[in-house]
Amino acid sequence: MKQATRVTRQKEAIRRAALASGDHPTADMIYAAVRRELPRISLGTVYRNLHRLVAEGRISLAPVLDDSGRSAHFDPETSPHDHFVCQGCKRIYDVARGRMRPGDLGTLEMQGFRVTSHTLAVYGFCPQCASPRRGAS
Amino acid sequence: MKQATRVTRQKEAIRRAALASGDHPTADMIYAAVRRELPRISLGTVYRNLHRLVAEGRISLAPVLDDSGRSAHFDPETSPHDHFVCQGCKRIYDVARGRMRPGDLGTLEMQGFRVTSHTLAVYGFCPQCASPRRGAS
DNA sequence: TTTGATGCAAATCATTTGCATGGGT
DNA sequence: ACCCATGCAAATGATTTGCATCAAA
Repeated sequence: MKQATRVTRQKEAIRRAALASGDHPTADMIYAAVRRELPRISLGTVYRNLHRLVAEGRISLAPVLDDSGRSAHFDPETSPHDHFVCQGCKRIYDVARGRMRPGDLGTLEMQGFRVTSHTLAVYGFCPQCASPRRGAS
Repeated sequence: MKQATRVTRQKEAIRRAALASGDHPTADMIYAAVRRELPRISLGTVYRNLHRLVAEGRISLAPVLDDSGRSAHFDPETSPHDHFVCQGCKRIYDVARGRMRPGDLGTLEMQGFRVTSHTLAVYGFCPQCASPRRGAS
């Protein structure tokens, strides 16, 4: 986690747009939003800054697959939490960690959410990769 | 869930390749494998059949993001289960449902897996989309 | 015979990158 | 001033699609 990354007008506008979206915007949603403030900004700059912001831990990448799985969704919330993906409106909801867990999704259903499936993805190092050398990360 | 989809040499070969991989192959891993049996098969045919097989419930799409999140991973296992993604070798392990759950990933760690993070994604319909009309699909 | 499936190539879409110039520090 | 960041456009990579032909049913 190094720094040396500069504070530019466009990076801050991108961060602000992600925050303001109150949602889980894709790169071109951010592009469209920031464009209203900085009409000359390029998509490349949006992508580059989105990656820098993630690297700096100022935003995160939502670990969810949208309907097509084609575009990445960014998430202004950086603390650990889970997600509910609506198959109707495609909206992605943040769900406080612990508010639900596999095998006990009742809390959500009690709130009017209809759950059709869920999946847990765990990240880390498998036995073979964990022992020889601690992953650099 | 309609049918009317034909049984072709290439679709069956693709299904067999997904099964034989014993892993979570991407479209072009399947393409490479099937090519040994059907040298003239095209990538387009591989993609079309992979989608048909998923629609028919004969294989599934692994709901995990690989390192780059660029390509889709298919999974020959169609029953509900979770995943462990190794950040070292990038391998994706199937994990029996219930074998682990958020907040209690001890079972995996006891087996030598080192867990760095996890995420739960729940799919369904949000209150607004659930009430007006029961989602079609 | 009928009509969905195939091979091929061109088309899309999302994302990345090379390069000359601009702007933080 | 130094050098990273930007805008622009071309390049990639994955996946999709139009179309004439082929092969299941």
